[in-house]
Formats: sequence, structure tokens, C-alpha cells
Amino acid sequence: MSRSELSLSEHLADSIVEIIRTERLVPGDALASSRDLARRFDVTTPTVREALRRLEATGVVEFRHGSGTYVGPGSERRLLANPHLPRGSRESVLELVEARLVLEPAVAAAAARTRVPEAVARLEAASTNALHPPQESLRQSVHFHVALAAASGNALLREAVEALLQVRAREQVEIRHRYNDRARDHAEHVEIFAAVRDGDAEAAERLTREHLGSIREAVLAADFPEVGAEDEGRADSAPEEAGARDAGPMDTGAADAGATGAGAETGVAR
Amino acid sequence: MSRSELSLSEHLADSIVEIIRTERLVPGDALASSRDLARRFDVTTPTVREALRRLEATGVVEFRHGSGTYVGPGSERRLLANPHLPRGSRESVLELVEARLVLEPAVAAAAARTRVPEAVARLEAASTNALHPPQESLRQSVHFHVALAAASGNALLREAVEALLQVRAREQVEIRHRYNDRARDHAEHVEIFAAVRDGDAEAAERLTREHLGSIREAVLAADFPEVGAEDEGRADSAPEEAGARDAGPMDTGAADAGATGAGAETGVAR
DNA sequence: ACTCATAAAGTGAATAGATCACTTGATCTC
DNA sequence: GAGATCAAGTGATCTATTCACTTTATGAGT
Repeated sequence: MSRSELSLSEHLADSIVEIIRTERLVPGDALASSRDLARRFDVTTPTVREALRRLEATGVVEFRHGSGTYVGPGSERRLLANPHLPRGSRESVLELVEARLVLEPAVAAAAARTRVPEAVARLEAASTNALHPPQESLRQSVHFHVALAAASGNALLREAVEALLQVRAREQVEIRHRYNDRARDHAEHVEIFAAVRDGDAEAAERLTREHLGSIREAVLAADFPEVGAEDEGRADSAPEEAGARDAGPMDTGAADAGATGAGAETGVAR
Repeated sequence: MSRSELSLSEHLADSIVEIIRTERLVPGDALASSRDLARRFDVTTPTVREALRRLEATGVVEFRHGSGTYVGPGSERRLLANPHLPRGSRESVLELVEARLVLEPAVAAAAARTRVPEAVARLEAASTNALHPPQESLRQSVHFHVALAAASGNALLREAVEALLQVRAREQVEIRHRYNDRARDHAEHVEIFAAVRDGDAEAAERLTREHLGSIREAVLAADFPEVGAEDEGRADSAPEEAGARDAGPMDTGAADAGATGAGAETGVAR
């Protein structure tokens, strides 16, 4: 009936998702080749590519030139950060931190109530492993906050926090790199962990609020590079391999979004 | 210079985003035609299409066959729901409601503290306009919760709630359609609005928690179609009308009225 | 046997040039 | 002036190739 109101390539994308699901493919598994898919669905390769590109944008599939197409981490993710964001100003980072300030304390409280053992273990690991190199600390922190959300037992909550942390990840790196007190960060993480471990929801909530409050202060103190000059700054201080290959289970590579590069930042925002 | 490890179409996608930004294009504005873009960037049309498809996936652009390519609502959105989700079970809907139960009370409290006037007005409209037809009520409810988040003054918070509401939108429609008490829903909305209007953060938080709690009960009571048979089941028991597909436009205003002739839409005129 | 270079096959990336379907607006009736 | 008609522009898709990269199996050379 109302079947194909969808464009061919849209329908194709859905069909491919269907394949991933019915064949129980998980991230990392290989997909049939473009040519195979084209034959199977009786369309041409450019059409298949369009469908795959579309899925790639949300992380459902990944391309590896010369090797094949693989299922990506987005295949089991419900929320995600827009990978194609324009400009970033201090305001946008501040807005992000303030959003986290509203949401994460509640998440911490939920985590302290549920305390999923596995996630609590990861939480401890993320708060114990201390003071690593520069870059590492941000990743550590991301791990901590994600593990915190995971401890709530609600995967969607974890995804929400993950997605939030991915927004403006680049700018967050910049700020933390320059202004954040890693020692204090670490100490606060330890305190939050203890509260969660002890099942003290009230304390977990309050401590998380204070923790993010101090991050907020750091952002306010930062003389964030204004739009227009922001290209150089981030290009040489943030090497692009922040990527994903190392750690185990839930590492989603928060910072790897896309190193845009490309020059000619002419405009001034607003 | 710009270490281009990116595929050509990835780079192209970023360039197009750059165009949208530097030319100050807003949702609804037309983009150059595929052929033009191909010429301008000296690539072929299939390559341009790949880039555009990728952007389409996140709502940054929209295609209109025979007419052109337009800027979409996603161009100014940082968080979004994965448009390619597999199966939906009762568990997943329950998980969603419980995530909202954790997050939204805090959002409501923030809203009561900030009370952005414009958003509060929309909040009142969404809670006053009572008991419309079946389908309409869900949309009304979405409007309410989004306006609530918007009243916090933090756009990212609003986007987070929007994205959350888009997840499993179809299943949510189904459940509300069958199990939810619209009258009670409405009454609770009115109470929450009053609390926000009066700047009573504590009450707003508690009322929102209770409100979502009752929605949670409705979900628990629902005998939702189980996984496995849902392939066919979903297709014919949930026609694809108000679901996820057109949840987007509500923010951009323009296209909203088209869906039903019910009118009375609080004009979002521009 | 073992190591290492190398060739072959498979795959994604992109090109080139068309054809068809749809929308839109201007022209042409009536 | 209202409506039908037509043509230009645009997206959607196809057919046919070529190039670049990865992986693997082959086959020296040691």
C-alpha cells in the first residue's frame, strides 16, 4: 500500500539495517561488498553507496578502503551527536557544560541507586587510574562520566551522556588541555565514585553537581579562541588519533568525530 | 596542510556545511543544485550525492525530487536520534521512559528557575489547548515537553529532550494511543506549567517526576507486541503517519500545519 | 623450512555520460 | 482571467569503467 513513498536509496538503507539485524551482525563484522549488495537488490553501485553513506553518517556502518564495509558502533546506538557541526564558540561550550550540570547529577543519583556491578567496577578503574599523560586525562574523564551513567543500568541514559560528551568534544579537549586542574578533577571523581559505591544517591548527586560546577568555572575562566582563529589552534594541539582502537568494551572513541581541516574560515559568527 | 585522510565525499560534506554557514542559510533555504555543486568542486554528481546523502541522514539537508536540495532542520541541531533503529520491544520503550524519568525532572527544575518568557508562553499554549483528536494529543504532549525544556534557556537541553522523544517515537505513539489517559495527561501538564510559571523549581521537579511515573505505569500495563513476530506485526498495526518521519519539522514551524486540517495550531509564524 | 618480496584478486573511491521522473513557472489557449 | 500545456531545471538512477588500497596466497631466495 503505502509502501514505497521512500526513495530507493532510503529503502535500501533500511534493508541493509534489516540485514544487520536478521544476521545478528555486531560492530566489527563485515558486510557484503558494494557490488554484491548491488546485485542482490538489483540496483547499481552508486545507489548502494548512497545508502551506505547515509548509514555511515550515523555510525551504522564503516568503510575501509580496499578492505570492505563493516558494521559500526552506531548500529546499536539510539542517540548521537551531529557529526557535522559548524563553528564553536565559548558560548556553545558553556551551554554544553550547563546542560551537563542539569542532567548529570540526576544520572549520578540514579547510578547510586542501581549500582550495576560491572559498571561500578569500570567506574572505580576510571577514577583510580591516576594522572596519565595530557591527552589521556580527557579520555579518562570521558570514561568516568560514561561509566557513571552506565551504572544506572539504563543504556539509553548512558548513550545520552555519551552523545552529550561528543558534542563539542574538540573544544572541550582544548579547554581541559589548558585550564583544567587534573589533580582536582581526579579527586572529585574519586569522591563521586565512593558515593556511588556506597549507594548514597544524595551525595552522588551533590558531588556531581559540584564537580561540573568547577568545570563550568574553568570554562568561564578560559579565553576561548574566537571564531576565525580557531583552526590553527586546534589543528596542532589536538592530533587526530584520539581514536578508538585501544580499550575494551564500551570505548566509543568520543573524540574521533571528524578532523575537518579545510581552510578558509572566513565568516564571523553572528 | 590539511592532512586529508578524509574521503573526498567526507570532505565535500564538510565543505557544504561550510557553505551553509558562511552564507547564513537557514532551514528551508535552497542549496545549489547537485550539478552546480559538482562543477564547483570539480567532482562528479554521484560523489556530490554521496556527500548530500550523508548530510541528509542527520537532517542537515533535505531533498525534494524535481525541486532542489534544501537546508534541513538538523543543520542547527547538535543531538539527534538515530533514524535507523532496528526492532522495538516493550523493554526498549520502558527503558526510554525510565531515562526520561531520570532526566526530565531536573530539566523541569531548571525551567522553573530560568523561565524563558517565550518558551513559557508556548508551554501555556501546549497545556491549555485541550483534548484534541487522537493523533493530535501525542503531538501536543511532545510540544509540551519540548517547550518545558526550552524554558530552561539552554538550547542543548531542549535538543536532548527532543532527541529523546524521537527515539521509539513510533512505539510511543502506539502505547499512548491505546493506554494513556489523555485527560489525566492534560491535567498533569497544567499543574507542571503552573509550577514553572510560579518559579517553583521543587514543585516542577516533583510534578514532572510524578507525571512520567504515571506514563511509566501505562507502559508497564501495555501488552506490547513481542520481539520475533514484530516484523509483520509492526508493519500493519502501526501505519506510518505521525511517527518519527515528520517529527522534525515541528521546530522549524513552516511545514507543521500541513499534516492535519485541525488548525488551532499556535502559529509559529516567522 | 622459513622469511620476505610480489603478484593477483577483491573491494572501495571516483569518474563519465546518459536517461527517466518530478516540480515549477511561464506561456498559451479558451 | 482561469485553466490547460509545455519547457527548463533538478533530483533519482542507470550503465560502464578506471584508479587506489588491502589482503592473501604464491613463489622466490636464503
